Amino acid sequence: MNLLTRNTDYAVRALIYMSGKHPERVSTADLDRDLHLPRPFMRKILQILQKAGYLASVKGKNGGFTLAKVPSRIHLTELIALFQGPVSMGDCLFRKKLCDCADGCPLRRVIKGIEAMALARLKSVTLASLTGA
Amino acid sequence: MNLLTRNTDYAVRALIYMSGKHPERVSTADLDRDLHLPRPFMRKILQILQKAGYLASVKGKNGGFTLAKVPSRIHLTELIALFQGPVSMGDCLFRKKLCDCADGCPLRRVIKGIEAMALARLKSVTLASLTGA
DNA sequence: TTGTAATGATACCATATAAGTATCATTTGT
DNA sequence: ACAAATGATACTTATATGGTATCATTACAA
Ligand code: FES
Ligand code: FES
Repeated sequence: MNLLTRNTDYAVRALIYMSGKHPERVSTADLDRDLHLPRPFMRKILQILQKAGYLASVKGKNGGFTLAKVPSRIHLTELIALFQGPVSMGDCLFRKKLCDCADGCPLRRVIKGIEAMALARLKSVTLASLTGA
Repeated sequence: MNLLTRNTDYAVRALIYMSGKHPERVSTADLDRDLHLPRPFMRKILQILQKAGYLASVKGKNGGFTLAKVPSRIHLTELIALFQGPVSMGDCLFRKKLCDCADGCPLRRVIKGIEAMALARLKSVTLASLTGA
């Protein structure tokens, strides 16, 4: 059960790389050269990050991307949400409820508890904390 | 991000049904009739549960399955492991480590903490707790 | 003793999602 | 004008999940 899909993984790597180069521009060619990640895939990911406001882009020759937010304001949970949909296990785990018990369900209670705890802790993980800054 | 896949889901439903009928035998035909779950798929799932020791089976006419463990000894985590592989997010989330930091990695620390907590709580969820017994 | 209703074992197919590629248009520095 | 970059978007491939099908075996019962 993998918590992160590959695009999230790659996105984080790219962002870390960029935070290291900042405020220098970084192109997909640079990432390809230094990180060896599939280039057109990377390109797609960067475009998504740009649209979402994490990166600023400059077109044309010598163009590229730069970080548009400070690393301490980029939360891993947001990136997961962006690439994999919202991190929420709050609903009934089963496709169709097992129990009628709106609140009595023990499984549901347990899951909700876990979720709250997990989200709270995950929120502390930012790009800054990953770079050790 | 769904925590349970469909075979786990169906397995739990079947087990709950059987715990209700116990010690009466239950056939896939019964499950099909009462639970309306895809019959041959269900069959496969029951066979897995049987091999894993959760069900006892009787072949031939009027054959079927019965629970082979008491509901309080059937843990949801075991079923998840059986159908979806081990529930362990202990490893580095990224395919290839981001940081060299064997222990310094903040993400890793957070994840490990979440895992320990989640597993501890999930262990309390058994078939018995789901049936309200 | 033969037919039928069940499971055992296992191979196969279908569908959805993730992963990755390709293409053409647009922008910009030289 | 050309080259090197991104923007937008469509397409293809790989993998995992979900689901079927088939044949063998067992057991009851008329
Ligand atoms: S509401 Fe889903 S198991 Fe109780
Ligand atoms: S060991 Fe994986 S991010 Fe640190």
